[in-house]
Amino acid sequence: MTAIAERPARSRARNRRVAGADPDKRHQILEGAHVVFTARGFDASSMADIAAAANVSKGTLYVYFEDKEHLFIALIEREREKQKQGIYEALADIPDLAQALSRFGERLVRLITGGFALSAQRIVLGVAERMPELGREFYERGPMQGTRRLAAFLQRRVELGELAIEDPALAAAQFIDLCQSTLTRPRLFNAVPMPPEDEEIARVVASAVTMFLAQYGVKKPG
Amino acid sequence: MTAIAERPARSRARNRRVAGADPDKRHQILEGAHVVFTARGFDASSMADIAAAANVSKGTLYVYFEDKEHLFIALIEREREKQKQGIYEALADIPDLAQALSRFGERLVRLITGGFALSAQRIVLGVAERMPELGREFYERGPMQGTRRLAAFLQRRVELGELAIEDPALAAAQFIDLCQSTLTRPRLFNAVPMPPEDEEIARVVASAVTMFLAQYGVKKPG
Amino acid sequence: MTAIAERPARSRARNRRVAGADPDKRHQILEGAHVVFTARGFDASSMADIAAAANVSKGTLYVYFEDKEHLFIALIEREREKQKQGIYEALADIPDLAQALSRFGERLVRLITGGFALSAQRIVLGVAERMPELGREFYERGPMQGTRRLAAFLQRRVELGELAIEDPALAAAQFIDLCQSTLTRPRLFNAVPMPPEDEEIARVVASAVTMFLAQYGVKKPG
Amino acid sequence: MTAIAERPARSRARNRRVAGADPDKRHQILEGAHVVFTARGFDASSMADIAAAANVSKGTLYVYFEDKEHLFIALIEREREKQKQGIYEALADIPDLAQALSRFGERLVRLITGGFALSAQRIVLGVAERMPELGREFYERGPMQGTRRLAAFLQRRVELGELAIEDPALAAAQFIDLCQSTLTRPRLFNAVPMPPEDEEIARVVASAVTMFLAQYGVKKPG
DNA sequence: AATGAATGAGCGTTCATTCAT
DNA sequence: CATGAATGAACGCTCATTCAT
Repeated sequence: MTAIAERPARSRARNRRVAGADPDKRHQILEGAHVVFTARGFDASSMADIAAAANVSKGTLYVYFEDKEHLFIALIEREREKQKQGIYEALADIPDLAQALSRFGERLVRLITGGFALSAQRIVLGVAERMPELGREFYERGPMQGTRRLAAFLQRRVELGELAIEDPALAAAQFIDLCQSTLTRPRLFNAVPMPPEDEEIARVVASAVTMFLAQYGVKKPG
Repeated sequence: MTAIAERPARSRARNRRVAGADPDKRHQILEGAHVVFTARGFDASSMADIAAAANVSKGTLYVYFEDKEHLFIALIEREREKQKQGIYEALADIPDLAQALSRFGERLVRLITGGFALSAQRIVLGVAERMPELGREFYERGPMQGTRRLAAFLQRRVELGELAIEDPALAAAQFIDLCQSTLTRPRLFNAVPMPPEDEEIARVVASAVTMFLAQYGVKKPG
Repeated sequence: MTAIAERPARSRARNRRVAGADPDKRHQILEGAHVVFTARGFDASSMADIAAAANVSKGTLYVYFEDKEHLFIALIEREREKQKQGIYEALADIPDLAQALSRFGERLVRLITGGFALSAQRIVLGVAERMPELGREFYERGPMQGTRRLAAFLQRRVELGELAIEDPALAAAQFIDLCQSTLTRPRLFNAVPMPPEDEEIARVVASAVTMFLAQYGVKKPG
Repeated sequence: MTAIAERPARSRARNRRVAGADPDKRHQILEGAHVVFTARGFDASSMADIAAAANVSKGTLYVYFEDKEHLFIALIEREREKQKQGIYEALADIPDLAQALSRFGERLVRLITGGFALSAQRIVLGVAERMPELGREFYERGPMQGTRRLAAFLQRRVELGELAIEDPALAAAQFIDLCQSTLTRPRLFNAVPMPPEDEEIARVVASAVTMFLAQYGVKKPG
């Protein structure tokens, strides 16, 4: 009935670009791409470098991914899946508001300032002008997603009478930004080479929580 | 008026390539570079594109700038000069603390979220992995500078008894981040095409000021 | 016969650019390079010219050779291998001293004044100032090598009592230079287009042998 | 009557390229060209380098010389004039044959192996394929000239009964080559950086004279 | 006559992509 | 499906030469 159904013979025909089916090989390629893109950025990474890092031939790259851009996008997506795990648990699991915020903030900052997330941000930002689709998607599935989840959490606490917030979306963004103050920006610009130490993160997040609650917290009676 | 005065270019001569002395042409090239770099980022902008956009020959580019990287750096520097004017006046001129912070925050956000600053940030971030020098310089002369100036201002107000701040550097960074909450990030990722409207900026900055003073403000007696 | 034997290229792989394994193509490129370098010298030969002459794409040149200089060096080496064959046989095979020297001298001159050897010398000399390594290597593997081998031969004949030579290295150089008198220099400068005829070579080498033996020969007792 | 005579008005007209008339400036340019060509060879020397070395503008180069090639040729010619002086005096002034040959040989070798002559040879050889006219002229006015003069000298001594030479041209070339054995070739290839010491030259030339006279000398009667 | 900014063709080299095997 | 040799367009950059001043 569909165009596809009308040409079943072609469905595996054309003989080329059947889309790489072997998940191991796909994984292997993404590992190589991770290494190379992280070290050099998008433009300065060559498909030859990636093929070498993945220990496959250049041709194989094109069996599994349409082109360089799609390979990069696939990598970004895989990394996002890998990393967002466990961040939001604190919000669900810890009953005490201040403690929940602290834990969430610390995990978030550790994620953002460590390893691939920083590189991925740089790369995506670097191509955002040319590839607005990619930039938007990355933002929406990453930072925006996080802000939304936190906003929902805050909303719940408002309803519980623990917080007084008019604009939860703004408040969520404020908290996330406060947690990163002095930590993310210099590292994004590569002006500071090392991830922040846990104590430093704890200190900044503690200040963020204090400030946040000073503004939005509901004083308990008595 | 003298022959010597008429050839000031010699005074900066090093070895060869006395460097284009014609400021109009230099300006013309930077305009072209602005357009092209803004539209495509660093790597995807070719010197041929820039030459065409500037309406000069490729060779001329190299009379005025050592190479692509130096051209880009010169552009960044020019834009910074153009833009940093007037940002810090509010801090010096307005006696009332809350008003001074509001004014400063609003101008800062308008600067960061408008036009070239966003593009420049993207480009620098995009190459920061490969060119850490550039990233560091950009960060230090831009964001870090702003934070420092604000920290100095805050310190003065602490000494005047208006604020109680233990770590002025952190406080300054917090204020600057609060002012940008929900405004800068989506635009950096090109997820939102337009600069924020003045009312939106005013709203976010007002919230930042409130929050900031709730935490660090000294309640006046009686 | 085995799979391993079928891909010998891997054995030489370093990092990337496993280097063209197809010997036919390599040969084809060297032929093109031969033609172009011979006709124009090193600097005036462009990789585009060579690619065209070899009937391959410019990119293919870089699959087989690292850069222009390495291509040139490979060409020189190939020609040396091709040509040095059979020169020294005369020294080993012919017992009579005068005959051995004649035969060696004639072959040497024929080699030096014919075809590529002349061009290669010109090219190497032309770049020797900028690329002293190349000049030195060429000299050592070429002219110096020949002189050394002849010196060793002479030394043996000294030990047999046929020659009386104090400085065999000087004597060897003298003989080689005498063999080339009037023949090599004008051709090196391209002042005479054709290689010398065999009779001319025979005449000059005969004179060289006579002169050499008049000086260094040991008169046999009556 | 000639085409030139028919258009006298044009003779200095056209306003351009009147051929640089100032001999000081011409000299200045040639000095700069000497330095640069000597250090880098023909192709690797840029007109900008030469202009800088000569302390004139690039444009001025083209006032005095048609193009790079003609500038180089003019330099070669000037150097030849400068250097050939005094070489042949020994042949004219010293009555004793062996002494005359020694003196001549030593001066010749000192000239050839020192300074610019070596560079000039390299450069001319390097471009001889592309510029056969230049190669031929250089050879004829340089090496060939020297051989001819020596041949004429030898012929005179033959007529005086001091020598027995059938082919004076060959004999002259042989002597000149013997004088340079082990000295010129390695330096031409830049395999040995320094000019030979006077003692070394004396030793090689002495051997050349001995060998030459052993072959061509006429034994004086008892 | 002298300048040096401007030109633009051309350079060596890279690299995403294709395709015969 | 996997390979990697081959391609050719495009890159950043150089430089002999021109020409308005």
